[in-house]
Amino acid sequence: MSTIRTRFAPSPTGFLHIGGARTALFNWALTRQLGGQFVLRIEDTDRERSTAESEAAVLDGLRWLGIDWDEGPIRQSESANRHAEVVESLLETGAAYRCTCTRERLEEQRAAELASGGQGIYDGHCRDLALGPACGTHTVRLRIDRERELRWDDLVFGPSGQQASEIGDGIIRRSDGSPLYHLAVVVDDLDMGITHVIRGADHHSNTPFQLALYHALGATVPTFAHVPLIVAESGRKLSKRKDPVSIQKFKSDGYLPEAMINWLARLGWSHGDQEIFSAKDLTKYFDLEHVGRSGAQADLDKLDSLNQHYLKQRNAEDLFSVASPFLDAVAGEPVKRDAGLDRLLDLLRERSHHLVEMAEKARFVLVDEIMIEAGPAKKHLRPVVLEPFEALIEVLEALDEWTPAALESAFEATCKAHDDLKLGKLAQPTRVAITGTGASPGIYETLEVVGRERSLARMRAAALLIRERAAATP
RNA sequence: GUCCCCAUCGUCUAGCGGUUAGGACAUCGGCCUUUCAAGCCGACGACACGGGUUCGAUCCCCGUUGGGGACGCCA
Repeated sequence: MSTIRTRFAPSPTGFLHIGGARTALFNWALTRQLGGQFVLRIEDTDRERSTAESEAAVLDGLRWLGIDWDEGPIRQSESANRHAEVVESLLETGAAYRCTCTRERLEEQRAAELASGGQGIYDGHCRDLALGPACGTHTVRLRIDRERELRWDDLVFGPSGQQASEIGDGIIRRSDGSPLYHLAVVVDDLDMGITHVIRGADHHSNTPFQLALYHALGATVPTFAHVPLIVAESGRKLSKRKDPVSIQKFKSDGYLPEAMINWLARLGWSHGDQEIFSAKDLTKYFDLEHVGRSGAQADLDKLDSLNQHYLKQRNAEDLFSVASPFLDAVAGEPVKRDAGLDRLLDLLRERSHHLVEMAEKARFVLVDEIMIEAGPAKKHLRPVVLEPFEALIEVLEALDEWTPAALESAFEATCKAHDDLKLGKLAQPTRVAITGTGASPGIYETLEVVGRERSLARMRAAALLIRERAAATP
């Protein structure tokens, strides 16, 4: 079986974008499944916008997601000589020509053609001028054979392409001698032996021009697969400003890499009714045939749901390791792992969508000084509960062991002793007293993780509060 | 504007001529219950429109509408 070679070719001009991450994921999953090689190539031909920080961010993002590559990162700028050489040979064979049109002329011509209902493509002014190297400042354009059909069978979109006459003679070398993207990708994909080009659908309409380049080079055309874009609400283009698009941002917001992988995979791809996929599953099931053809809106609610799912899947050690920085941030100091903390995280993970939320919910254990929220205090720390509440404190103080079972019987006994008081009448004030909020895990578990001394201290403080309140409002 | 592409519940999607149009997320309701969750059960909810083709169209063809992409000496 012949092996496939694929590549992910991000331009290092920002962070790893969810669209890019998904493209990388699809390339990776397919390649791993077929036992091919996956190459990482940094498209840094845009010198002005490319930065080393961006490149590092892209690499970091991929690593965090668990997407590994077999070769690279190879920087496109490193093959500048090769690109120059190819342009020269194209010039020699007449497949390309020099163009001395000024930007002003080009602009005017484009505007004029657009105005007359045309397509705004280059009019071929210099096409047959046979300009030599000494023609002065010039660009190099590809001579498109206008009779040709530039078509291919896209693995996602099916039969695609258009008449060569509908596209113009594009520039392949700038007047400063540097190559343009189209030339660079084609040459690099060729040199790297890429068999399958899987990329964003924004390149779909660029493909005919690249096809013409392959033809001019007398090369075999790779297989193309264009993956639809991830779009924002109402089908709009994702905006870096308005929408959460950076993988790093998701990471710092407390999302797990396995949830991101699963979410991204199901955004535009399906495998029957299955919703849960590990990276490993993807290397088994992923296929281009089931990649949809329409743009997909990023559904953050679904990500939340998946993230919680994976939060629940983690074992205690892995859960702690990933939650740790978030816990430290809330505590204001390094939080150590112990049995009690494991217990807490276990209780909290079915109540949290992401780690930021989880750490926030853990606050009442992580800090000594809790703040009691006004609403819940007003509702549950009322004078009417003072008597049974203080009785409860006494019972708890006398408790032999601080376990959920022992606490439960203490609560029940106290209720019974007070006219069969409903459990909630005692549980809610206690909850507010020791967590500062009206919502927490089960009251016995909550008391357990806060610990005996801290719990009792907080309850006494709350009792005092109730007394003050009773005194203030006769 | 020109070219290319897309179109199933609010969202992600299954479907590949005959289905009560399925699942997931979200929403709503119930159960459970000391709160919040989780879990379980249930409800709501879609084939954009108009023509064909066909015994029969969500599915095939054409058009309309809507949306997106590309038209750079960006990638």
